Amino acid sequence: MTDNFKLAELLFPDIKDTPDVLEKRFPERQLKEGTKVTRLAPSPTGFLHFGNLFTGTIAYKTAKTTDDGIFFVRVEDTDQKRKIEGAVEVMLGGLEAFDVIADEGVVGENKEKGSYGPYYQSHRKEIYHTVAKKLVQDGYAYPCFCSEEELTALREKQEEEKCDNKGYYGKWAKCRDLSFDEQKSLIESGKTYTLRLRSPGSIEKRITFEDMIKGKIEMPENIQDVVLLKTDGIPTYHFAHAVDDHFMRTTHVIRGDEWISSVPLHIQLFRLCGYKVPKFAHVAPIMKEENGGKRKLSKRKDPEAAVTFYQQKGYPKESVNEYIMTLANSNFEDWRKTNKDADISAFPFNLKKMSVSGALFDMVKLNDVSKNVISLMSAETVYNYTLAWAEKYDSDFAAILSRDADFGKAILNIDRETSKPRKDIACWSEVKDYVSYFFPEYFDGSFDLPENISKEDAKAILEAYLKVFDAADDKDTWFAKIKALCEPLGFTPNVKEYKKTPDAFKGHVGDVSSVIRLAVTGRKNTPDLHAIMALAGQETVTERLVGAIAKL
RNA sequence: GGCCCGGUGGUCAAGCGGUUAAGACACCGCCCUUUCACGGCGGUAACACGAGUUCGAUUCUCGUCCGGGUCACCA
Repeated sequence: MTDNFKLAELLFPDIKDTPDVLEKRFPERQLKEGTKVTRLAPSPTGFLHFGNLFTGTIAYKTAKTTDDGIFFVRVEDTDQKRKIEGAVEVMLGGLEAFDVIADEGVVGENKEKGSYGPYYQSHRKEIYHTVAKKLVQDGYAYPCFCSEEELTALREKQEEEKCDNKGYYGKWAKCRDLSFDEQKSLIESGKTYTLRLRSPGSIEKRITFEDMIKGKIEMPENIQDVVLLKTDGIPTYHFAHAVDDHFMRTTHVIRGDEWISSVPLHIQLFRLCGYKVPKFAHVAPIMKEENGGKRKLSKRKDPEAAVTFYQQKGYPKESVNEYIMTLANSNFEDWRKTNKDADISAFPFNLKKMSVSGALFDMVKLNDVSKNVISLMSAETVYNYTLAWAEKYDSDFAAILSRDADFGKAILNIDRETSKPRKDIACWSEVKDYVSYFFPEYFDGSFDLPENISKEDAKAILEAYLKVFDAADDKDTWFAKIKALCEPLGFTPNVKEYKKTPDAFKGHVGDVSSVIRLAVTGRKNTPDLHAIMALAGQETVTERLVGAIAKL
């Protein structure tokens, strides 16, 4: 038995299987030509970042635009220090809320689906150790007994010497060339150790790979003897990534571009383990503007960094998804223009059309996209969404809104379901303000007259109107009545005429309706007044007119 | 500092050696109009800089500058 084998036995006495067993347990997937298997591998921090949703959506779409494509979720919980209770539900819930739904993998707190699991890294220790043992046998891994202090000292020394290549490698790697006997006695003395890669890389050699988003990238080979297994036997990200994405048979690794600099390491790991290297696609992060510069969307500083933000504000998932697509594929908006009613899943998403550098998050654009999306929804849909949102975030409003569902739908249908629907709702939390004057709970009868209309005139208008108003009038007679009010009071029903000779009148019919609008709704601007008054009804409108007159 | 990646209007971005340098958001003006929206029309506004290569560079090469990422027993 060679020293490597003896060492492997010493390090992993309980591991009996060889990686071949794993190859059989997790066989290559039978995929159709072009089918992609992607994944999202979040660490459970209890916070779902917009960037996670973004990358997740990209991965999801990438798989879903292929025949029987598979998208799975793996939980990267190898950092025990950061473990948080209930975190998985938070992430999955956020993902699902925006239609990023896993076919396989972790589908709930401690709930898994699919035959390539376990999908919690913390449950895969044996798998990692099986591979690690083989690596030791092959001479590609060795135990390192350096303490944290020693490592810090090493770093400081390299800093002092202004070493270009910092890290644990070559002459700095003092545990690399320990003899078997030294290793054995250290282990038997109970000293803790990590398992490090014995990197066969050379700094002179360069490695090139094709990133599906960034294109061809050339970098020096990895020479670092990185830690594969921590002292507690749990793998680091790099090692887990290689093992998991191989045995879960991921075809396309889609992740944030902060990983791009470790791709040489990853490729080396895949090759050393004898795995086929997957395709990589590194997604640029969403940025935020600050002092004229760009920085990543920050969990601490930017409320919109949290996916829950969109839920709280009540942005429909359709809107957020549309916005994400406009950021992801710039041809999306053109596609949307010619496919107005198509479901977003019909869009031929293309990884290669992803932007190479990070886009600034644009709330104004999100709102615009969302207003468009909502404008196309039926009143029924808007009502249901709003109610569902309100039940969660504004129960008073929910109660009021659900008191009379038909009425609620009718007011939301004003200027909707036409060929040119209004576009003024961007999210459900805005609806309350949008419709509040319909409900006595929110209507207090106060208003400010525009400067060009005197109290006396306003009063005269309302008094005259009160006599003729009939909620049953159709729009033409309704408006004819308002027009008829004009001349006796010194206004003109003809706007053009007013514009020609403004001094000849107190105002025009627009001003007259403004006063009525103000009295009935308390606002200067509203959707179609006729529809509003017809819905509010004879009694309410009369009451409000009377109330307004009394105040003037 | 080493190694990567990037730099087209305020923002998102088309563009692959010859274009009046698209489009969308935002902004401004006009039209439509009982308000506001919607819609229509129009407008302001961009190839970071400097050298090459070329008949010709936004496009190719190099350098400079500026931004971003990464150099952990975190992912």
